[in-house]
Amino acid sequence: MNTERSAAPQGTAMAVRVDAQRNAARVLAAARRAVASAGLDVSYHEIAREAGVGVGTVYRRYPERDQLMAAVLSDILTELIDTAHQALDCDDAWEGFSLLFTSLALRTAQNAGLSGSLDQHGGPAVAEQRHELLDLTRRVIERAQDQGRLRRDLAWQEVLRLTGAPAVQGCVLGLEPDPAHGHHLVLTVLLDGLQTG
Amino acid sequence: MNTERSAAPQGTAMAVRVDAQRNAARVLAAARRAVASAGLDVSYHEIAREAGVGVGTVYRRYPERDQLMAAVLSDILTELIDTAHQALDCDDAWEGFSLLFTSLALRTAQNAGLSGSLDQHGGPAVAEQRHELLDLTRRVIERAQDQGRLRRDLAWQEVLRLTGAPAVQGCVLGLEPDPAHGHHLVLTVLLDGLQTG
DNA sequence: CATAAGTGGACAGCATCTGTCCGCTTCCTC
DNA sequence: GAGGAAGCGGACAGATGCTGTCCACTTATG
Repeated sequence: MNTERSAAPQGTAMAVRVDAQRNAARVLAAARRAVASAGLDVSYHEIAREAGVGVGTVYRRYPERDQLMAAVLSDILTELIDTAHQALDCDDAWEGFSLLFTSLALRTAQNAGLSGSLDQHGGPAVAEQRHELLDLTRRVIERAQDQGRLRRDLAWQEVLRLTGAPAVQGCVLGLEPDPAHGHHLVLTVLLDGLQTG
Repeated sequence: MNTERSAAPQGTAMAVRVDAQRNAARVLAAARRAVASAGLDVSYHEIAREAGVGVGTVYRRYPERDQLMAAVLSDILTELIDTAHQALDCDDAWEGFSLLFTSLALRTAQNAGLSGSLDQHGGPAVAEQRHELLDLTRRVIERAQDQGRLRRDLAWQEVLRLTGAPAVQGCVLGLEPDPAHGHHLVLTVLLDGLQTG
């Protein structure tokens, strides 16, 4: 994702070194994993360890924590926007809807830590992406409603909010042998509850 | 909950002082709130602050962290067991089921931090409570299935697992103005998806 | 090969948590 | 009341872990 290939070397300036690019990619990927498993407060050391680089490298790339989080969020949004386009390309509106709904839910579940706090952050570029995804999602949902496949008693924002549901399977009782199965189960029942009778 | 009234003073021994009892209750309540909002790793200082007592008091009451967490869990289980009994008392099996399901879901949502790690801990007393709740829950679910009101294609454990669904509403996108509304929404749709016909 | 870009990780400074200890307060008994 | 034990609060030391910097070293490039 977001592999920033530099432009050709201009004048005598040196091109961006390939090892630097590779490390940048590693850091971003590690950050995604780290944020997913340890929340927004992951330490830079943790990310560096996960990426197999030194802390200095992470700090050089993202001097401000906001920048790092924005990069992570942007990376996720890019993937989701892509999925949303696929969803709109489906002839069957319900199929498209469940595709997007499932992706959103799983992505949200994997990044439960990434909630609220980043809403306002991330700068205009990320805001733009978020807006785009939101718009696509609205269209996917409304199209499914128009085709009579999706309940009409919920506003599209409400349907969207449901994607946050399977975020955590933590239960007071002690049964979660397989979170993946749990997510799948929740999605199945939610979709059953959303489908038109 | 669990207010441990001491037996009458035996011999010349002094009865448990009332201020000590009051503080014990405060600490437990504070611990529940703190665990709910900050997870299992809340510091003792945080709990003490929340309870309005000194750290020493908390440490004296619960020298081991496990003991504190077991107390919290036990307190929650007690409430839920009570609700489960109410559910079994309902003539309408579906009504009973949704009562218990909703309670379990909300309680789980409020205590998302209290997941996994405590499964094995808590000692035999808590294990006993958990077992009791599990058994009651199974009966509530199977009764609803027997009355033909609840989908039969899910095992009772699967239905139970669904209660963990609304645990977190954190979304990659930025909309969670009202978590309570979110929970309610999820429950509504889940129940719709679970109902027969 | 020369050189600059990039790297790793030690390190100082800071924040926070744990667990203890002891002078003081509160409650109970007589 | 008065005496004394039980309980309390919170300062404090020690441990841990995080942030952010800095510089000797490595590596890609021309």
